[in-house]
Amino acid sequence: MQGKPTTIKEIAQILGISVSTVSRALHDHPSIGITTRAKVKKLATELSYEPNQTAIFLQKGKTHTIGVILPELSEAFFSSAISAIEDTAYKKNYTVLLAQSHDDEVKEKQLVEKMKNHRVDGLLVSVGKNTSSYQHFENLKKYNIPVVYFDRIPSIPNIHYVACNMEIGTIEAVSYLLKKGHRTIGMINGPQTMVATGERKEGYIKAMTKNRLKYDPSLIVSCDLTEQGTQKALDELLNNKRKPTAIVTFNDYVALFAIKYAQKLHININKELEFVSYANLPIINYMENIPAASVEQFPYLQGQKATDILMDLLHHQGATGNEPSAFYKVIIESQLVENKK
Amino acid sequence: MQGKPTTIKEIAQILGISVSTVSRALHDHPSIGITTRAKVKKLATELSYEPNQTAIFLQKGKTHTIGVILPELSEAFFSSAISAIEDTAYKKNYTVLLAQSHDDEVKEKQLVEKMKNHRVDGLLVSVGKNTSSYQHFENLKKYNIPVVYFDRIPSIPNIHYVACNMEIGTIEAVSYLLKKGHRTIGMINGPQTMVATGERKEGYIKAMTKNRLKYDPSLIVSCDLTEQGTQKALDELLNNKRKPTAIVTFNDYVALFAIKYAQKLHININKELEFVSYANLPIINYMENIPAASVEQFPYLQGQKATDILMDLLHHQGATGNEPSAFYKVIIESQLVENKK
DNA sequence: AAGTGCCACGCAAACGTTTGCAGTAGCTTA
DNA sequence: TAAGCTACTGCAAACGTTTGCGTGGCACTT
Repeated sequence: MQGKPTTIKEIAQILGISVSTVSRALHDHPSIGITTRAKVKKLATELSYEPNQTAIFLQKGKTHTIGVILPELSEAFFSSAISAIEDTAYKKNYTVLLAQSHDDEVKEKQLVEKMKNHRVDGLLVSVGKNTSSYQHFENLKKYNIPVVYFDRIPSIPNIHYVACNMEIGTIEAVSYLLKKGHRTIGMINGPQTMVATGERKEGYIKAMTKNRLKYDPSLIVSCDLTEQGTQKALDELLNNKRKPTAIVTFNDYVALFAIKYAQKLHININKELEFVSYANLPIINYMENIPAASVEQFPYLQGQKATDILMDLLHHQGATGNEPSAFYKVIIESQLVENKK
Repeated sequence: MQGKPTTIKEIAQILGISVSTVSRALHDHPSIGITTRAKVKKLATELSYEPNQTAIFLQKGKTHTIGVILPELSEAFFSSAISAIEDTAYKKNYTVLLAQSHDDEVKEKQLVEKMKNHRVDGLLVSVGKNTSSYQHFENLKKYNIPVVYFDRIPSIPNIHYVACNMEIGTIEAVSYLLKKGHRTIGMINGPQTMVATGERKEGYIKAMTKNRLKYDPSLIVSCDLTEQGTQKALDELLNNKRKPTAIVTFNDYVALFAIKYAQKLHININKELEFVSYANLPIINYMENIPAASVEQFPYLQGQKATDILMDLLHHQGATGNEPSAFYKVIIESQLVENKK
C-alpha cells in the first residue's frame, strides 16, 4: 500500500498469470480473453497501478518529452511562448523539459547535451543572442532528434523554424502614421547586429517609398535598448533638422523609456509626438501613456506553431530515419494593432 | 556514426572486456586497473559516448528531475519564479519538468498523475486558486515523492512550504503612508476567499492601532481584481464620508487600473492621491505614473528557496523512507520598496 | 611448496516494460 | 479419429545501466 508503486509483475503474481498477459490486457490487446482482461483491469485500478514511464521510455526508446531551450524565462515574450508550448504539448500528451540559456552559448551547449541524455524526442529552441556556432544543434541530427527553432532563429540552411517577419508590421506601422498625417517619422531602432533591426529598417524604407516619400536616413537612429541609450536616441531625433512628429520604437521597453523621457521634456504624448512600438509587454494595456499602436509578434502563436511542427516531425520521422528533404519554414507576419486606451 | 548513440555494451565488445568493467571504468571505480580505465575512457570519448539516462533512471529509480506545477506561466510572478527554479535546479544538476494548471483543479490532478508516472524525484507546486481538495498531492507521500509548495500554499498541516507573508509588508506600507502625513488611508483588497486578502487586512489594522489611530472598516473595500471591479472599488472609496488621500492596492494590476481611472477623474496621482501596491510586475519601473512604493514579494527568492528545500529533502529522505517529523515552513517577509521614478 | 592476500576483472541479476514466437487447450471438420 | 483451427496465454529476449559477488592470477609470506 505504501512505498513502492505497484508493478505489472505484482499484478501477474497475484492473479497467477504472466506479465505479458497483464501487459497485453491493459493495452486491450485482442488476443486476451475478455474475462482475463476484466480481472486484470479490476485489480489494476484497485492497486492504483500506474505504468512506470521510465521503463517504457527505455523499452521504446521514446520519452514523449520535448526539450525547450530559450534565453530568458522571465521575459514576457518567452513566458508567453512557453505557456503556449506547454499547452500544446499537453494536448498531445507530451511533457516539457525546460531550460534557459541566459544567452550564454556555453550553457546552451551544455543544455543540448543534457537534453540529449534525457532522450527528449525533440527540441524547441530560441537561440541565445550571442550564439555564433550552431554545431551543437546540428549534431542532434545524427541522433534523429528533430529541432524546431522559433523567434530567434539561426541563419543556417536546412532547418525547421517559426519566426515573425517584422517587415510587414513595420510597413503597416509607418503607413498607419502616414495616414494619420505624419510626414516626419523617426525610428529608434535596435543594434545593427540584430536581424530584426534590418527588417525594421527595410520596412520603414519600403513604407516611405511606397507612399512616394523620400527616405531620410537621419531619421533612423540606433540604440542599445537601454534607458540611457533610448534617451540619447530620442535627443538625437528631436534635435534633427527635421523634427519627427511620430516615432517607431524597437520594442515596448524602448517605447516606455522614450515616453517617460519625453514627458520629462514636457512633450504631450500622442499629441505633439506619437509613438508606435512592437509588442513585447502585455502590460501595455494597463497603462495611461502608451504607444498609439503596436506591432504584434504573436509569441503564443509562435510557440504553438513551433510545437505543432515538432509534433508532426515526431510522428512522421520514424518511417524515414534520414534527413527530411523538406523543411518547415513558417513565417508569421507581424501585424499592427491599435492599442485601446 | 549516425543513427543510434553508442552504448556501454559496444565499447565493451570492441575492447573485448565486460560491460561491468566499462561501467566501473567510466565511474572511476578503484577496482579497475589504470590502463583499462584509460583505454575505456579514450574509446568512450572517441565514440562520443553519452550514458542513456532513461536506462539509469530505471536502474536507480531516480530521475534527477523535478516537476513544477503552477497556475499560469505567463504571469510575471510565476515566470520569475520558474526562472529561479530552473537556475537553482540546474546548479544541482536537476532538470525541470514543467506544467501549468491554468487554475483548473481537474487539470492539476492530471498533472500530478503525469508527474508521478514520469517518476519525478520531487514536486514544486503553487496551487490553483480554485483548488479545494489537496488529496492528489497528499497521495504522493505514499510514493515518497516530496512536495514543496510555494507562494500559493494549501491550508493543511504537515507540508513543506515557502511563502511570503503580506502582513509585515502591509504594516510597512501603511506606516510609510502615515509617516508621509496621510491620515485617511484606503485599501482596495482582494476577494475574501484568498488568504492574502486576510493578511493584508490584518497588516492594515495592526499598522493603524500601532499608531494609535482607530480602524475604520469602511476604508477597506473588496475587489474581484478586474478593471471594472477596481473602478467600482475606487469610486466607493472616493465617495466615502472620509475620503482617503492614499490607497493601498491588492497588486500592481489593480494599482494600474486604479491609477488609470483616477487620472480619468483628473486626480493628480501621488499628489492628491498616493498609491502603494504589491509588486507583481517588473515593468512598473518603466512607467511614469506608478505607485510611490510597492510591497515586494520576492518571486525569484521564493522559487530559489523552494527548490533548495526540495533538493535538501531529496538528499536526506533516502535514509528514512517514512514521513519526516519536521517540516520546512519558510516565511519570507514581504518588504516595502520605494519605487524610484 | 603450500598458504595468504590483493588486484583486476567477469557473471548475472535487477529495474519494469513490450513483443515476437511458441505452446496448449478445446473445438470443428472431413 | 486424426488433422486443423481458433482463442488464449506463457516464455524469454530486449532496452542500457548498475552492482553484489565470485574468481582467476599473481606476488608475497613462511
